[in-house]
Amino acid sequence: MQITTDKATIERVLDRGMLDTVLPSRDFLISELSSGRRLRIYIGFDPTGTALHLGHAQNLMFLEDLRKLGHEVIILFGDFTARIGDPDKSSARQQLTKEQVLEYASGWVNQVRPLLNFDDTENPPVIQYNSEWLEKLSFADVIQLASHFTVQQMIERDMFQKRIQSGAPVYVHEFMYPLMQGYDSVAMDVDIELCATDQLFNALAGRTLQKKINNKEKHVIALRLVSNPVTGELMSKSRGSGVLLDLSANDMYGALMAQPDEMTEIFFTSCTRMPLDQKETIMDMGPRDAKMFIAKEIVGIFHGKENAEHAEQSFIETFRKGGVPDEMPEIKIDAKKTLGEILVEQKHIPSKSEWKRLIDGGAVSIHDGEKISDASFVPTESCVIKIGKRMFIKILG
RNA sequence: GCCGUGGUGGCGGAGUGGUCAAUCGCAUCUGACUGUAAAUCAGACGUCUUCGGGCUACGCAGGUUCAAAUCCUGCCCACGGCACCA
Repeated sequence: MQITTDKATIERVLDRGMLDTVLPSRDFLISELSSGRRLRIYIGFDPTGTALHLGHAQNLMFLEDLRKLGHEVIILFGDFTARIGDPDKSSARQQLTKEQVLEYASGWVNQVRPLLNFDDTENPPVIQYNSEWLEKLSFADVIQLASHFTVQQMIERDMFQKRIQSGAPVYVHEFMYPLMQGYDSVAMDVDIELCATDQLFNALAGRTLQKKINNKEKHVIALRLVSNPVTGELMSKSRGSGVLLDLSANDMYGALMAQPDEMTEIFFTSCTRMPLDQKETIMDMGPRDAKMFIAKEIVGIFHGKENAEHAEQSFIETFRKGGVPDEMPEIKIDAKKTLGEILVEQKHIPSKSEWKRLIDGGAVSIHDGEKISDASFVPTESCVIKIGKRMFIKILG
């Protein structure tokens, strides 16, 4: 595998617009990347939920860029660290079971796949799990690791300061988290850690340890978090504002379109690899069309061009023209049961009360037909039922 | 070990005997407006219902009362502070 030493190419990768911080320095990093030496670069994710989102995708795409330069890249799933939980701003995170974490991780592997070229036989990306080494550490090892840091260094961390000031608890095990993540760097003996800015503290712990234990300089590349430039809001699953990577083509397209307009440009930069000089042309298409363009582009990365095209057509058909999507859940007519009962049974609606609320709110209608205002409505012939803005159910007679 | 505070709906957080299925904020859902946007406005937001009302819920278990999230007893859990530290 040829290592790219051309500085202009390297700078093009670094300067796409996601970079936030480089430690110890950008110049040093460039000189390392262009030295012709094959570097080992890693990024870590803790599988704490079912799906990655577009913010993670940004980081992985950046990692792929570095891989294409010829360097060895590792995607580390923190199956061990996920169980302890990275300290949160306000509280200690809940600890997960091993089974739970492994289940999440297996899903994440699939979501990562489209973003890097795993078919590259010369320089394929590598996936690792940190339980492999963290599980083996003895108490003595841990104490040895801990001796490299002071309590002052730990509580200096912003989130701990805030908690201490507000009288909220800071648990001892939370200090272990940076140690663990730091030890990952040592165990894999990496040259560079790629992360988002929220991971800087942990990444720096790895820098410290790598220097003290392996006597090696570890570079940290921190990418900015994908956030709304107007409100500053992060993509977040809990607020339902994220675009999750396990969505179907149609849903992902829809989720992208539902993002505020001001996100379009950021998505262009962070989550596509279209040349930067096309940005202006695309943004000039107008807010809606630019967003559609980007949405199709991103869906294409995960589901292929053809499916992306499909998703766009389906979107236009369904939402702009008021049609119905080409695929939807189907249910069979049962003369003994009301529509509401069937939908609750099949988990399309959580409860009968909810069904009644939807009816009262005027959310349920027969496609191309009138609203259903009777909660005990029993379908008698094949039709399509629309519930809310985007739930369509095909009724089969 | 001692002292103190507190455990309420997805979250934050009111409520301190009745009008409490529980103020309010966030999140969510629906409607209007639209570009499935966003912003805004309106409504909903335990569950079952023959739409009268049931039932289950304010850490757990008992009790007092016509009536308890609210009072009493016991228990469990959490946090803060103090003390102890060969």
